[in-house]
Amino acid sequence: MTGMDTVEWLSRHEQSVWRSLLRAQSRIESELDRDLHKGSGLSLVEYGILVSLSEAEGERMRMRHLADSVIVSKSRLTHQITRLERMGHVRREPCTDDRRGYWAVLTAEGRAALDAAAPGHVAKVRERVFDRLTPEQVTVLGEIMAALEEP
Amino acid sequence: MTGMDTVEWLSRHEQSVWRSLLRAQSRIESELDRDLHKGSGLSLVEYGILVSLSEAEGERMRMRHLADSVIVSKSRLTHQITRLERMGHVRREPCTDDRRGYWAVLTAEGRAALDAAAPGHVAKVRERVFDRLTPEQVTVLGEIMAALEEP
DNA sequence: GGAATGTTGTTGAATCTTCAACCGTTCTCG
DNA sequence: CGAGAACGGTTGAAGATTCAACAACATTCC
Repeated sequence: MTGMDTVEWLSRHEQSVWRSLLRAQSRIESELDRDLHKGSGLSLVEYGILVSLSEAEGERMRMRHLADSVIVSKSRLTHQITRLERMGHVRREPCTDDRRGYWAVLTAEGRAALDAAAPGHVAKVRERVFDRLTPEQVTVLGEIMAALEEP
Repeated sequence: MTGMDTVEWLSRHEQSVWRSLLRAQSRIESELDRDLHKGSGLSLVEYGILVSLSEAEGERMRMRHLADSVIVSKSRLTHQITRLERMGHVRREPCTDDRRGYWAVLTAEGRAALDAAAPGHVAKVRERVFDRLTPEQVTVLGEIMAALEEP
């Protein structure tokens, strides 16, 4: 089916690392998401979108670029931005120089929601991740994740 | 609101590590999920469930324990098992010694589906993760994830 | 025994995500 | 120029997830 005759299985050690990784990933994400949502009504993805917008020139981004930046499909971003628009955090503006495109623009309310959510969220990230690691581990983690994040 | 006066923000370096981590996480998960699904019709969570069952005594687990083991809510597991049951990969059996409970039992078809899916999936994990890291990095990653996975 | 309390697991509705099809615009290139 | 390919974004329906409420059984403790 796959064209492979033999499979190189994971070693015992690799397997245990891999499973730790999966559990850690899933715990971190669900805890952060739960707390963020409880504290601010935002999901992690929504928070990420607002962060991206807030750091962009003019607090605005093209849909495509925004989708890439938060690693989400075009379609999902469309729906998500529609919801954020309904919440008043974002507004759509047609793009003048490319008539296919739209800008997603951070509104004042969106900026306020982000500012309100950030402290608690950052505190959780610190507590859930950085407080558990030594500075050396953080450095190595950075190197590892840099290697893993590329396409 | 949170009772905190000042926030300890992330340092520049911590922030960059954190964002790498988020991107790596989301890339790895979505790629593995996509490939697994394409190759076997299973989602990552379904695959995880089948793996857990396959390693359990009698290839069966109580719902509660299974939910904890794959880190998913009871409710989500119920729906998920219903789907897996519909696919023929799992069957439910009432628990004899605790009449509230059910066993989720791996069927022969489920075992076969898992065996068929595993080689390709493992190959992807290797390619997407372990091949990019030195043995030392893998070891440190294991230590880090061990620290991060606990509750 | 039996009332409170805690567990297990399910349900259904609301919400969110995915997937494939689609429309209009821009780009490419003979 | 103009036909076709590629891009940017949306749509709607199907499928998955969450959330709060619930039913059934088990445990505790008087």
